[in-house]
Amino acid sequence: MTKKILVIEDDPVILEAVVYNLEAEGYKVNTASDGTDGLEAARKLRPDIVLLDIMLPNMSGLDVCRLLKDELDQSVILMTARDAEIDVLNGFDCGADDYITKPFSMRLMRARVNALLRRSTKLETELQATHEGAFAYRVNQKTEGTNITPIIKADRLELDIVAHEIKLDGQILEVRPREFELLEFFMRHPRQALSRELLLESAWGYEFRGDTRTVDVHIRWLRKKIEVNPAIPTRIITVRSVGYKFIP
Amino acid sequence: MTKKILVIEDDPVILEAVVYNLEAEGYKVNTASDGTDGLEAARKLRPDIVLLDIMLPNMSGLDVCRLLKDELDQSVILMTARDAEIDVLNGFDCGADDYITKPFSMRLMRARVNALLRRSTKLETELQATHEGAFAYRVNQKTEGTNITPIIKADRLELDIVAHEIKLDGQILEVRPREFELLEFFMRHPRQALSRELLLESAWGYEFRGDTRTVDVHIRWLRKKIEVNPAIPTRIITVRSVGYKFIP
DNA sequence: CAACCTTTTACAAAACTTTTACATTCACTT
DNA sequence: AAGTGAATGTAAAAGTTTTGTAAAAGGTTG
Repeated sequence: MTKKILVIEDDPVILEAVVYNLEAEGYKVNTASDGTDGLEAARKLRPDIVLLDIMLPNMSGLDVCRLLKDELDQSVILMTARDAEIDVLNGFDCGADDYITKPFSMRLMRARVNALLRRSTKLETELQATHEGAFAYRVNQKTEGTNITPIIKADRLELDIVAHEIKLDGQILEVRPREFELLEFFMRHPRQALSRELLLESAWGYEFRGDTRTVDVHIRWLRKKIEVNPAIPTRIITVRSVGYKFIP
Repeated sequence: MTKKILVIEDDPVILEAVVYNLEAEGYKVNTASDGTDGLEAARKLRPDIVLLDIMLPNMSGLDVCRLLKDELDQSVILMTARDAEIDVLNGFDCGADDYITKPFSMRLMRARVNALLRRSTKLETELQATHEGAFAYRVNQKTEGTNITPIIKADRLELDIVAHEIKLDGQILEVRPREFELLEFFMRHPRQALSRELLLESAWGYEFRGDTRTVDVHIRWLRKKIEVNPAIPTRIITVRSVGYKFIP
């Protein structure tokens, strides 16, 4: 089915460009030009993704974002002007899934939208995201000094999708591609017991076929990297005969 | 007063046709056939509209457009030859007021020019009326359109779009056209993991088609030029299974 | 066509993933 | 409380993929 995208943006020039591009990409696009309208539209349309400007008339994009996350567990990509608004964001948790900084190229925008859509569709089919999961999303902009913008924060872990890097206590953690995907999935679904089958299908994209110890091995490696004592794990806990769960 | 129009286009056939038509319409027309000349001409002549081809020798039309917008707040209509969407949309991205896709009819071209001229003259008179209005317009143009700086600095690198040159520690770095575009894109998107696909599409203008090592090879050359030790890169870092990212 | 730029190719090197084999732990039975 | 089988932990080997690199081949441009 064609995906629906809602764009909430008050500048008609940007709006038009974004809409044009998304439609060219084959999406069904709706628009709103202020916060309240946008929120209402999202409630009614239930789009697959909301592209949301931060600076909006009526209601701050941040508030809209929070409501969207809380109420509808909505996938959200924020659009922010580089310097001015990132500071505004600082310290606020609104739960966005990704962000783009203005001025952005349309290609980049499309790439981000497609990527998020891939991620969230994958999840949707495998698992009903719980409300608990939704609440664990955190946006925390700017770690001192740097320009890095972490997206998902859990405990002392920070996962930045744009930079594709994970930090533990502010230190970059060297992780391999599969570990990254696995940890990302865990962080997006904290406190949930996740079966090996689900993990394989979500972080690997496999069709699950019979027995394999692959997941266990990767869990081991992740534990080595993020647990204080890998032998006594406190973050990635095994749920015997079920799978594993991540505790922030 | 008769309006001045500057046409920047390297194809003499198209150029002649456009000029002929605009003059028939009663405009004063000047021409330039590459990016740097065009920019200079615009600075000197202060035309009412610049008709700008995207594919230009010397400097990408997009950069010219950004500079025109940024520096002179110039009205710009883009003429795009490359396959529609790619450039049309980047056109918005660079703040152009309108665009025409080649091949276009002369009537269409005249219509667009006339329309934009009407729009911007109206704006001008409004601006003179209220000071407040003028301010709002400016702010809008700058923040929403683009706020591209003609010189991008990152660490010891300095990229001067106007001069179309890159300096490393103040020393001019000899780079080839594609390397320039690639590095420019990197510098515009620091700290972001960028896929080969995105890079190809952005710095090359390709539609991505299957497997290719082209990006890797160019990365290698860039590394040879800007890394202290190309074997242990610290500026262009590979993000395994994703692409590369630039660290200022 | 000569100089220069870009893409392709082929192979090497590095990094990553899966499998395998065995050890350990756990839940449960006796 | 020890024994048992199933599930998980662990390390290392084996296998696969991705990236680095140089050089050849292919294109452009003046």
